[in-house]
Amino acid sequence: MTGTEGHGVDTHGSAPTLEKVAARAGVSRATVSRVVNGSPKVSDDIVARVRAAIDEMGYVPNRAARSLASRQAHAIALVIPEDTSRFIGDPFFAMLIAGINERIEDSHYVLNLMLANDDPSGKTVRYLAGGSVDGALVVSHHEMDAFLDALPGLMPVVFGGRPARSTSGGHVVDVDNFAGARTGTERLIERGCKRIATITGPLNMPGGRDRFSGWKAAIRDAGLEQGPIAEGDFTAIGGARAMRELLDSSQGFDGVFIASDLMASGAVPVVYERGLRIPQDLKVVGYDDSPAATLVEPGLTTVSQPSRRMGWIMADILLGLLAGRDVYPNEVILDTELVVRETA
Amino acid sequence: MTGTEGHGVDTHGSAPTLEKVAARAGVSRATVSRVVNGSPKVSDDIVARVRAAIDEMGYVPNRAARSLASRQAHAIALVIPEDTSRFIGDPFFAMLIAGINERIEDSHYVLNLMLANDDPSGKTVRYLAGGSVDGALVVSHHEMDAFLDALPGLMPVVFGGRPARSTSGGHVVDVDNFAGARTGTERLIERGCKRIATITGPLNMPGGRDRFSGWKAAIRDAGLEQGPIAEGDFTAIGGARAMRELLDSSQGFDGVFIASDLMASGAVPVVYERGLRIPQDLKVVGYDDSPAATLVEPGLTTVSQPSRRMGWIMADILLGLLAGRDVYPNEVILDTELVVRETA
DNA sequence: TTGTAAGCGTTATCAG
DNA sequence: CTGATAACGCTTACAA
Repeated sequence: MTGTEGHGVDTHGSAPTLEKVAARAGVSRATVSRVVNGSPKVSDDIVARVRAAIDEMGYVPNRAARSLASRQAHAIALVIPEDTSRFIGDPFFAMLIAGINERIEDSHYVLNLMLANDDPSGKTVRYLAGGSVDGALVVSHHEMDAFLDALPGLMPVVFGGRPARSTSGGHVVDVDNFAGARTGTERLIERGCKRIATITGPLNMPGGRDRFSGWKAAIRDAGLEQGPIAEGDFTAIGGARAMRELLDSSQGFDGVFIASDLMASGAVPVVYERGLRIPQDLKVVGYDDSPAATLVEPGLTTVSQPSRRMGWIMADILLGLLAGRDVYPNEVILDTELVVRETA
Repeated sequence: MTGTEGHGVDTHGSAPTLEKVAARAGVSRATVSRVVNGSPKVSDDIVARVRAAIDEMGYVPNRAARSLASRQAHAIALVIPEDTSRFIGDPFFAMLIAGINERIEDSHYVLNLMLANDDPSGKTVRYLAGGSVDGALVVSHHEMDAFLDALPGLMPVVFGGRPARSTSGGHVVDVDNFAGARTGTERLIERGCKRIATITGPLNMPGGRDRFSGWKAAIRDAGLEQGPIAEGDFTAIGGARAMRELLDSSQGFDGVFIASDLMASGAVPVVYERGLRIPQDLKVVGYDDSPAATLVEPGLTTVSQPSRRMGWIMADILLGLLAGRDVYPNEVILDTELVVRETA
């Protein structure tokens, strides 16, 4: 029954066009176009007639033709300059995409996904420059790659996470890592911890550094002394190693702020190994509110980054820009939120 | 130097067109088009001249115009009919996307991402039907939604995971859930387990059912008796609940096959709660080889699904179809692989 | 091998 | 409020 056609190129029996709908409704092509685009100056009865024709014929506007004529692609690109393994391992991206999708869903824009580890051929930029998209969302945890420097000159761009390179145009949406870390550490203080250690992220990353500073600030402001410090690498294994380091340091501590849940998920079992109880003997606060936070037993108190909302806002800014509105400040900093579970 | 224009709609100084390149190279528009599209019947010197002009002017073909004329969108859609929370929680999607991206990267197609929880307005289908994409990749863990039934009639479609509804056309790439579950269970048997329990996935999902069958088959083939059975829901919480059920069932068991790592990550802590040791008292095998598998302590022995490769192959099939080739069988079944860690 | 010219389906600018 | 009529930038027979 099926299978012999091989609809490689052409559509089934050619979809209805504006022209045909116009003929059916007994009006001009232009009028149908107006109706389709919701122009206010069309008489009600004609609108009704055209609508009817459209429904009956199952008319769908042709994107390509529309783009060509209007010089708008009605598409935006999501550029993620990360290698795929990173993209896979970090739930941040999925949340971000979900947020972006939520905002874009009920616009008439579509999302082009471009995972571009590096750009040897310049394909990505060339594509973007080809007018196939009206704007771009660029996200990455680490430094923005050079090949994207030209982008803000070509079209509206919104960066997710402050780019390490000079922004040179484009809006930025970022999370307040400093404040988040401070809040997390303050939770430990409120719960009565007197000596608080930390497992930091890599200190050569903006996020890692800012969280470390937040920890220090909270401790200073509370008039406490810093507990032991170990540098981690945002991985579970690294977290375990760092926790061993901390426990071996012979400096006692009753609370620890760990700069990522993934690291915490590696660190917590180490604590048990040593026969300590959480939260009775040691209170723990993580960072990210990643799925790992609920996998840890007991549930990890952590600092939630609004990754999803970040995506939503990035899309909202870009869509606004494309509509000619520019209501957001050039740099939007999102607040984090403390998620209290059982470890602190 | 920059910043004052506000490129709301129009491009900078209008990008060069075929026409202009033609003028510059002293040939006709058609010839430039041929060169751009790599037609073999253009003399070498003209090719060179045109190429030079293209480079000098930085010409990039306009997608919309090209699509309009050639009736090909050079885009494919990735349709994920899941609600966003699911999309976020399940690393499967990220892996799949990575695989798809790898295949598509060096084609000249772009990927349109469509997360479509449900389709009340029919927006998704209407979009797809509008000729904006040449083909579609459809993935979901659960039953394909009705609103996608029409798709294979409109364009080439490749499903990821056997759709629960009638396939009615379209290729399918799936993982051998049955064999995977059997292999995982066999591992428990080899390790000396005599009475093996299972936490199943939802039994109204093909994947859940097939894994359950695989477990049963392995046990039957080994001449053992089935241990207790609890139905889970592919979530960590559900896994914990199911494990309690199992442990409360007063039926002893020394091994358990858990149909997803996420469930296992919830179930394992429950085992410790009851004072049992893994793997000494109870051996555990999970399924998915998701990141959760390495977060669990000790490392979870599990069955790896080639999600990434699945994405790659899906894209490869679709691209082939679009190029007029149809070399894959209608249904491609991928093998799973046992990943041995510490729990069994 | 190269050029000419007719679309592709919309939008947008004019008149009416 | 409605209708002609140009574009939009490219592909593709058909000629030359």
